[in-house]
Amino acid sequence: MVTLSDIAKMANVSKSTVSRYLNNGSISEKTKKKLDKIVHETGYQPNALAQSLKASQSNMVGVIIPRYDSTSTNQVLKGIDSISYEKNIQLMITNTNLNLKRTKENISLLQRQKVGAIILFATEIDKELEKQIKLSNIPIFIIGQQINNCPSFIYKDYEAGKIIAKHAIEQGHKKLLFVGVTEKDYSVGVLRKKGFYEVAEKNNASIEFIETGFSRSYSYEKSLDFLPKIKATYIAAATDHIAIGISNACAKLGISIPEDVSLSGFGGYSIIQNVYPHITTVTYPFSQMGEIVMKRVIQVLDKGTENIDKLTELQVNLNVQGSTKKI
Amino acid sequence: MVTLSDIAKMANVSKSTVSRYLNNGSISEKTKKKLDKIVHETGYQPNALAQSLKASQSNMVGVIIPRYDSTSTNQVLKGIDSISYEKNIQLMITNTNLNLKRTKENISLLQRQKVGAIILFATEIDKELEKQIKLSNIPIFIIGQQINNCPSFIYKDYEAGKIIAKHAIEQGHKKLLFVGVTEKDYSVGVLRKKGFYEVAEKNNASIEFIETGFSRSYSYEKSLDFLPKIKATYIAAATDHIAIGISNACAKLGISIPEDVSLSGFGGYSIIQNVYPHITTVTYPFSQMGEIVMKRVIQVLDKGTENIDKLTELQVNLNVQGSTKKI
DNA sequence: CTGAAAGCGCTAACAA
DNA sequence: TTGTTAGCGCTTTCAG
Repeated sequence: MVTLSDIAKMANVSKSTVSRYLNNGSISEKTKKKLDKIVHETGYQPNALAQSLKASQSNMVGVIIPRYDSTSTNQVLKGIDSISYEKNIQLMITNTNLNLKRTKENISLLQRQKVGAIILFATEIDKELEKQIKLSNIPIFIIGQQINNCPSFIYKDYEAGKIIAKHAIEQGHKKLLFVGVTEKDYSVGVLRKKGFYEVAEKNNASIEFIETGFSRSYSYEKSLDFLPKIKATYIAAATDHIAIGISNACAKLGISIPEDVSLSGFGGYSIIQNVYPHITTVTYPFSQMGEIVMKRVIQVLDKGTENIDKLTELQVNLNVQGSTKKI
Repeated sequence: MVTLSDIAKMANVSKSTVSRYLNNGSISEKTKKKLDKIVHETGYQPNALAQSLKASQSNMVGVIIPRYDSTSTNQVLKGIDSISYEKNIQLMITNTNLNLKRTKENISLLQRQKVGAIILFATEIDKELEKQIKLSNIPIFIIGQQINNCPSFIYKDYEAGKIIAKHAIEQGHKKLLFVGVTEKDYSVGVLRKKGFYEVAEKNNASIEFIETGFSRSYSYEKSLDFLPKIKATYIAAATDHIAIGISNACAKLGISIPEDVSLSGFGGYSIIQNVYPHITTVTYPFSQMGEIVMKRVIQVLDKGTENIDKLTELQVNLNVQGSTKKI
């Protein structure tokens, strides 16, 4: 492996001169040319570890994701990536596999790697993790949940629930069904439902509630069961995945959407285009979320952690497609 | 930031003693206890950069992916991750955004980070990239394409094509349609088609061919056009995404699957469960691919690059679902 | 414009 | 078992 030292020897200059050459320090035209040649011929590449050690910080930003196949996470990643690439910041992506222990391990790992900041896609957060986050000497940015005094970035889930209920009401529906998930999940299980109920009740609609899981397949099975028994003319599923499970079950049972029943989701995942009719949903600005977070990270990297907003809420939008209709 | 030096001072021992303590060297029970306490109280974490610099290699493995939202890539990543986590190897995932230039940059970047090996999800490979790969002092493992003298891992796409054609023939179909992609893509555009044609022709089936793109939406639009005009009783789409586009178009046009026409894909993505009926496909062992590659990487990390297989081909399997039927 | 020297935090001979 | 010393590859004063 060719090092800066080797280059210096070959060029008969000192290491500092080579270092200056690499880092745009002042250097004579003559030595510059000499070094140009040698560096090119040897294919020399500076050792990033040594650079970072010297600087006591790497130029990386750590990102902790819950799993590789989350549609929303990947959209956010895309946004993060677009900004970080532009700004020449390297990402170090680590996976927790939805495991709380691995989340903690990954934070520690990234700290040991001296990343400049950490972006954490939050799922479960317990007391210990919260403490770890608060004690971190490296700034940690939370996506999807809110922690006091930490820069947190969330979506307006409560609003989203209201938006869907409003849509149902405006379409003339009075008998509603909300297919939700466990209240352990605050954003999806609590906020969306709460917003939905509030608007629905205010408009004197009747609401049934059924709890299911996050997976399409589980929702599908469950739907085969409950669909024949419900009275609702409008089904609001708590996620697009759940909506697709329901949609599949409807197809199986010969229930047609939106003629027999209207159906909507939350998320705006592109997979909702994979079922026909496409599903009405509330679109979340995932990729924009990534861009916003990364810009904030860069700001902190440049100017320090002062005056940083602790909470950023992103707006969501109704996207009406073929699965809902007026009655 | 607390360093090993600090710990040494606080404990009144030398740095090497602390280092030994951390790395399971022999140490007296007494100093061990003393250090236990101090390390715990200070929350000391070794600087990974310094460790890696010293070792002239980090304990990381670099992974270069084409994009964040590729279903197959994410499945493979899952397999890679399961093994690397088990073996305590940290992954450094970098994205190329399907950009050849970024692919080259990422290789260079990972080399500068002194990763132990690089796993490259290959898309486009030009002469320059091939040269870069061959000259790399760090072993590079290629997934999805074959490069001479580099450990390459591919799927049996040619076989896959034959399997699908055989299935169609066995179901009694004689009028076939292959909806493919550009031949620039060797695996999908050439091999799958070639295998399909070979078996079909041997069995005197007639074959129509239509070229489309990789995206579901483009295939959907295109299908609206060609579906009314075709004579085939069996449509073989070159990917699951294309198959879903076709399936959606059929729904739109009132063509029912599999009564009016049989339809199959390639890939085995879980999204084929999102349309009803589920689509017959050839399942690719994505996550197994990841495990196999990572195991090979570890082998090389442990024992060096000798005697390593240059080519590994993974078997694929027919998965018959509701979208194809006997006539 | 250039070089000598110190040091980032850690590990690993080698001696004691 | 422990300490001393040197050095991984780089950057950055400080002199010259």
